[in-house]
Amino acid sequence: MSGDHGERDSQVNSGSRANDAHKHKDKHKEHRRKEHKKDKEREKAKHSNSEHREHSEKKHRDKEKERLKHSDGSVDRHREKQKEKDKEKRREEKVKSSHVEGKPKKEKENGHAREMWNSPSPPAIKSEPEEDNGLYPSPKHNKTLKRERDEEEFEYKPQKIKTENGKKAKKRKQEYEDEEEEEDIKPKKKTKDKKAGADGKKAKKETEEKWKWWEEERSTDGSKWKFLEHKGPVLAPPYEPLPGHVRFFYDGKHLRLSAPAEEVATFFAKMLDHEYTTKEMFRKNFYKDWRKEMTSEEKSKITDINKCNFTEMSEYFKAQSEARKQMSKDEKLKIKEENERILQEYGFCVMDNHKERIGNFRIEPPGLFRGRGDHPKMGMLKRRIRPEDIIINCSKDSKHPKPPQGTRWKEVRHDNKVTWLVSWTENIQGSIKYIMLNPSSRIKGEKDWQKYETARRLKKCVDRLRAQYREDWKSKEMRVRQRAVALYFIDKLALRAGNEKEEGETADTVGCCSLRVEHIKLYPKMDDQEYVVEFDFLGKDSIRYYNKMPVEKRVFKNLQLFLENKQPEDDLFDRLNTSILNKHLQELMDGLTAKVFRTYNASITLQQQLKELTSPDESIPAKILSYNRANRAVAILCNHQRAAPKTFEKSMQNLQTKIDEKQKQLSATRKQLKGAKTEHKASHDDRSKKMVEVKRKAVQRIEEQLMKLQMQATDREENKQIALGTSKLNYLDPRISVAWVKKWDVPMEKIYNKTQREKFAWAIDMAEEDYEF
DNA sequence: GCCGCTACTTAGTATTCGGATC
DNA sequence: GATCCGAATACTAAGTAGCGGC
Repeated sequence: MSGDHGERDSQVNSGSRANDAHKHKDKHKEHRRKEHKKDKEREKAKHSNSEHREHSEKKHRDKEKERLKHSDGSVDRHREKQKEKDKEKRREEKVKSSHVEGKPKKEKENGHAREMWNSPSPPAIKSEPEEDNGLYPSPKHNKTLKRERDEEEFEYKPQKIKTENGKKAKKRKQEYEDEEEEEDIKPKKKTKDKKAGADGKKAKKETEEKWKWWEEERSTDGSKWKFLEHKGPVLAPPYEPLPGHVRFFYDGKHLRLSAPAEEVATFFAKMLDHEYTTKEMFRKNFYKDWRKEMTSEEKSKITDINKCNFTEMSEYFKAQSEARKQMSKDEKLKIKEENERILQEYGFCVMDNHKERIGNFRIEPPGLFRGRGDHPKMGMLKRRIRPEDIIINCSKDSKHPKPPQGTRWKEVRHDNKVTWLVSWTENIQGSIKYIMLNPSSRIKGEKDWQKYETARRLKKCVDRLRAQYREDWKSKEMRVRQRAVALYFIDKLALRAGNEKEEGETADTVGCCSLRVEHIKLYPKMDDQEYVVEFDFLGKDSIRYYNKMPVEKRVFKNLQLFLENKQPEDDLFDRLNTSILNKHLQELMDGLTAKVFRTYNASITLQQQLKELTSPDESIPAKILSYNRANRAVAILCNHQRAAPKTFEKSMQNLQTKIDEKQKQLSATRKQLKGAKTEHKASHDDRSKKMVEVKRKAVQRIEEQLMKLQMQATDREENKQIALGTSKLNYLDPRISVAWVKKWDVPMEKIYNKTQREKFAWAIDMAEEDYEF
């Protein structure tokens, strides 16, 4: 790294004025500027909403970092509340002319700049592989590319294949073949069941009965299936009017509502205890849509939502739900059986000669839209979906699902280039909703497998890519620099790509490419660190991302440049969007998109953490704790948060009580052991000898139980506000976990529950203990 | 190159289930 | 048998990304 680029940076990029911004981005700008004031207010509200969560999130991140003994504990997450408040104040102040707090002195890019992959990146756990190859030899890489197939062994026989015409078909075919070439797995013949652990028999049964689609060849003509038959969706039950004694009051007076108006009112009443119904936006949207369902008489009478009293309705529903809980065993069993019958009838389809489980076979019932975060459409009426709204997708030669009597489907089509069975357009955003197969299905599993293979290919070339974007930081072209810095963030911080969103249609959330000036702050010096970037924005689901990261000087200088002459509401990367970025990534590696980095970094982190944290000698519970910690490291990297369970404090207390009791029991048993030893010393007889042995074993057993409880408590505490599920299900190559389980003889069901074992059956079957991501 | 549309994955929360405990 | 509570499952919103048309 040479030091002469700092000045050149600003010269080269003096063209980086806001008026140079991309056309498509300009379009939004003016509007945004106008909205900015409003936004600020909203932001404030949002932040205060998420503050409690963020605070403990930080606490947890800190804890995690400390635990992982990161080499540099410098990443400050502002643990103290006071600091939080200060920050809030700062945010309230208008971001003034510069977002750079204090001008950076001209310094040489020298030893101050950290070695990139040793730098403390906030999820402190993230460390990078140093080498493309070598460090992570993949023993399977050189094995046969093709899947093994034994047609006699498996019942799968493709039905009549509808051929695809023209160029598209050829193109698709080519793509598919290319994918096949990329694949570098040779599935192993059979999972060793002996290590399946405690319920080994059950696990064995599970695998034996399952169709091993991963041992068969994939279709190469671009079609997703050859034959598809299903029974269609389960529609929402019709509205049942309230009994006469349940009343609605307006302005203190009883008002009988028409059925359509009453139905919408019940949606609101059912949510009365929820915070949603106190939100102005929610009430406004609800009221507007409710009026559309009212008769003209109702419309003239009901003019103010604040005069509406839904309490009796709400009480009625609460009583009903209570009554459901109080039902007799028989009644409950009846309901269960009926549900099971519906599941059996509608919950499965036949796809290419195999019965497959459907993921969601029920049409979403009507209700009030519950957007996440500060959603402008919250409270709007989600209307009832009728058969006339529904498109059915199935084979021409299958038995088509029948619509309810007297109705018809919107359309029945036979498109085997898609995986969905049923679709409809919802009225809130106008987006299409689908009924698709369960994650355990072939069609989902193959895609999942492919996803991890792409991530593994990234592993092979990530060093080249990193070198490239580092080089691009120095580019003469602004767009190249922006692209390179954005990619650095995506790689280093596992940020999402950040597609553009239509304003006013959804909550104001961002990802990497859509970051705005107001979302970052630059600190040339902070505490003992240089070139610190502070990120503070709302990401997917309006989950706050807050982080501070020291970056290399060149990144810092570039960021300063990107911020020049911009307003807080302007795009940080005004020459970049996800489409541009992904096009670039595609050129670097076939199939590479921004989200592959998240998969790659998550999986590689798990693998590294497992290597680091697992001690061969520790007990099974300790190993499980290590696994969960590795999983947690990934969840933190990906910013997967959850609201602390409502019962958290109580459940921790309960566990602590158990621990205390166990400790008492332990010391009592130890005393008994001591007594037994003394007695044995005196008498030297067999009976006393036996007693010593018995007590010794008891002490040992209680010690183990205590340790297990302590592990559980630690795990639970560390997990308070971190959601492990999302990363486990979507980002972590299951073969890493499977290999780990097999290597250390940990029962599979301690890591994956039944559903997860079904989803990852392919990985459980094919990965051996030597698997390397 | 932009835009709208479509298909699919990823996400957090609400509800239900089922085993442990009283 | 009732109650409690954590785990599993259901639900559906909110992302990513590709494609085709203009």
